[in-house]
Amino acid sequence: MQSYEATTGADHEGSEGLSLIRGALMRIRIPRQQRSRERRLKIMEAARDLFARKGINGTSSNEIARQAGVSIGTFYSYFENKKTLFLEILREHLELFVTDIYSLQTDATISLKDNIREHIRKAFKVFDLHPSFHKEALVLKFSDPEVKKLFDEVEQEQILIISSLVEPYCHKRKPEDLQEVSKVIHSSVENIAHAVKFLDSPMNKERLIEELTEMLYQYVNSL
Amino acid sequence: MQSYEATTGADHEGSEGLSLIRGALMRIRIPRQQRSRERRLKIMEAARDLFARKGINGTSSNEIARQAGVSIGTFYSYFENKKTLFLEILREHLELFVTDIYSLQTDATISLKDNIREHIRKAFKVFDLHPSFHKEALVLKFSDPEVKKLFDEVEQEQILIISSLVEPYCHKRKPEDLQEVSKVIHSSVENIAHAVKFLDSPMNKERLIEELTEMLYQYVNSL
Amino acid sequence: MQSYEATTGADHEGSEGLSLIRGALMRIRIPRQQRSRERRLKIMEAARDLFARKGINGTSSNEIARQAGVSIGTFYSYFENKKTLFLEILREHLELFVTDIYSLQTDATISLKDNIREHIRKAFKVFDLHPSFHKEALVLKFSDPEVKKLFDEVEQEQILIISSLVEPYCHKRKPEDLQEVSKVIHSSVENIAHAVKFLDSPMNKERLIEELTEMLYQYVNSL
Amino acid sequence: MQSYEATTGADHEGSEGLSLIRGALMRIRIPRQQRSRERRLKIMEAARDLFARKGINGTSSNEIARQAGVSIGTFYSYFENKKTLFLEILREHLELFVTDIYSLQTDATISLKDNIREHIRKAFKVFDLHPSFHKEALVLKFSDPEVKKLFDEVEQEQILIISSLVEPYCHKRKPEDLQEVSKVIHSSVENIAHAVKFLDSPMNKERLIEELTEMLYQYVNSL
DNA sequence: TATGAATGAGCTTTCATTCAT
DNA sequence: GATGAATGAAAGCTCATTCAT
Repeated sequence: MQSYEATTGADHEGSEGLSLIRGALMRIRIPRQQRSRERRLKIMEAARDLFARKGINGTSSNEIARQAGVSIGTFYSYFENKKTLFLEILREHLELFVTDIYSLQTDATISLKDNIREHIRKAFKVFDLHPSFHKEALVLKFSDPEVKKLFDEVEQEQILIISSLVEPYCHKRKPEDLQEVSKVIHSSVENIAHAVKFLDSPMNKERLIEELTEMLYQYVNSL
Repeated sequence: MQSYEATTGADHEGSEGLSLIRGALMRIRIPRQQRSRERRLKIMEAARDLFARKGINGTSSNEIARQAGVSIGTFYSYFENKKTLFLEILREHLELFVTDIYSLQTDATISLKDNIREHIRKAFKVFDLHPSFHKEALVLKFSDPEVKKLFDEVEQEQILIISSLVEPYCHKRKPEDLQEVSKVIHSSVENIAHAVKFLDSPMNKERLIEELTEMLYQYVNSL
Repeated sequence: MQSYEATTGADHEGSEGLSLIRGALMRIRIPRQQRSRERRLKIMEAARDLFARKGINGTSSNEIARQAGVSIGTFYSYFENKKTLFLEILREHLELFVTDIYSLQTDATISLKDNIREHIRKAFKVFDLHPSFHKEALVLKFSDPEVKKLFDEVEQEQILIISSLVEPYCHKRKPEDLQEVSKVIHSSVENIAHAVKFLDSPMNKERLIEELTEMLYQYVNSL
Repeated sequence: MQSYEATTGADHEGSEGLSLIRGALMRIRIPRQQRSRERRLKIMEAARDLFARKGINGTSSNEIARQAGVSIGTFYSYFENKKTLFLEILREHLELFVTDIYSLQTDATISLKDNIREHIRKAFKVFDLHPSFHKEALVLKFSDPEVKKLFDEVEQEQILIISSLVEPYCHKRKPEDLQEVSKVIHSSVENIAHAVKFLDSPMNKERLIEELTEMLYQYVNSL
């Protein structure tokens, strides 16, 4: 795999199969020593920075190793390959993502609309963690099944949270619809967040948030 | 350009673009003959298929040429390079995209909600054109400025259409807010469309459309 | 032959052999019509310009044809290949070269030293004809046997002229030495001419000519 | 750089050179180990041979690697590119060139003419080092600015030596003329050396040396 | 005769990955 | 465990030349 193929996964060339996994378990060191852990983290940090700055395909394994101050051999003793490394970084990144949004709690002292607005602002904030890296990762959500899976898991958790937040307002709707209701809400927030954070659109960002708030408010009110 | 770098554009090397100016008009054949046109189209078709199936980086120029049944030399006499070819295909693809959605007209004989539902269905349909290719292209929207520009142009046109559709219902809102209102609507539809068309989520798709319809209906009603 | 190989001729890859010549006689048109002649000249002119500006390897056949306003097919019906074309241009160029220097005649009304100085100045002037092209050609004198042969023929003629000029002053030397005497003179003039015309050396050019004059004057006086 | 363009430098495209700055120190291996050094030398040797036999443009990187018994990857880990390699070889070659001629010392026990003859013979000998390679390099002196620069540096050193040799005989001439005097001498020797060593002219070589000696003798005597 | 579309061998260069030390 | 020299498949692209029209 010369370049991290941006692809759907339909019928691409080489899917390695299980042998790699078996081999991996034998080859890849699971660091227990202090120094090992540090090295691992150093590599991941270097990689995240480079991925963010130069893209995944634009960053070579050798470059990552050099930046991390280890040899390429060491790199490959800690990570099966570049993609595995990327997935690991992404996994960690997304965990923080969820951890953060998990804290979403309805504030009973303010109005529903204000609550929604605050939730949106909070949701937007997560993108500030490693925005460039997140954007790079997003690129692969559409192309790499494994990346998509990671994102989906996070999304599922986020949707669950949204469900629990929305449920109290759900009067007319059937409980089994909550899943789709939450998905629609999640989707709207996510896309506007991308627009605001990544896709430097010429829109007025505050106004966008206000309209999104309004739309969700009307929607939640109608449930 | 070894691989079509999927990257943010932060501080990557430097894509010239001047080559296009220097020799394109002289080197690149502009086909006027029947057979030439056919060949060009054949290459574009082959490329679109391969891009859709294997991704842009996963598809080599030689592969495209082979698939199209022409030599690599012929390939390069019709297209400056792989990226140019991709952009051309995308441009054409997105044109159909707009052409199609342009026909959106409010049907006075049915209710607002039914109208919205129909608009959504219609908007979703465009993704059936070359879904895999569209998805591949989407990947690059986040990483390539030129790709983003093409997408943005289309989006702007679509937002204009949405504006004109929504305007009659806009009573309390100021006219200058229409831009953001439409963006929020567009965003929601687009993201749910992706979920339905690309990201094989386990959701009930009909229910998603129904909820999206409901949300937009409530929103438009409140404008 | 992708690029005009700069080589000694020792044991390079492909020496085509005679078959090409036989084929050439059949394929290459010898233009007798007015229009044909014009086209030939047009191609040669375009080629000389491009060779001078961009080098031989830097100029493609297609470019020459385009510049000359003919099709590449026509190009190859007039010239066997790029190298043949180059040799033809060089031949013509060198002919003017000789024609010009042929007029060298000793002026009895001025001193020997002045005569020598004038001869040197005249010899230098020939390089002003198509200096850039000449320089390009010179490059190949060292690498291409055929080019070398053309240059050698011209040199032989020039040496003959020098011989006839020098002979009257040759008192102590044996007549059969005249060949080497003239070669040494020719050599000195040529090399200083290159230095003055092509190799923008930081030397004072008038002073160089003066010293060369002095050296040759002393030499001729001692013959 | 597809082919090492043999060209004047008038208004050619544009060789960056910055790549050397950007990543060379990081990408290019500086060999310290015994084995590394050997490999580097092996590549250089293979390259010099091939350049001499087939020219620079006639020799591909892959060919050099193959001949040196290393992979193409190894080749590119030791040398930025073909041109850099060539320049390195040339630099080394020219250093020997100067080192050798540096030893030129006037022998007080023999006559001036004998001294000159010996100097000439010695100067001629340097060309025996790697004559074919030297000739190839010479080709590029006229076309490549960097090559020219290397040659010019050597020439300047040689002219300095000639100056110091000639100075004691310089009675009538002004000291500031020494530069041009030496250049004229250097030029004559160099050009005759080329004629004798490279351009298999039909002249009697010993006689040529004798005449050159005579000319320089007369010249030096008149200074 | 003239055309110019078409060919494809061949070039330079990159980089993920291995493995002897 | 760590190293980094070595590998070589594979990519993008050029251009001299041919040949059907």
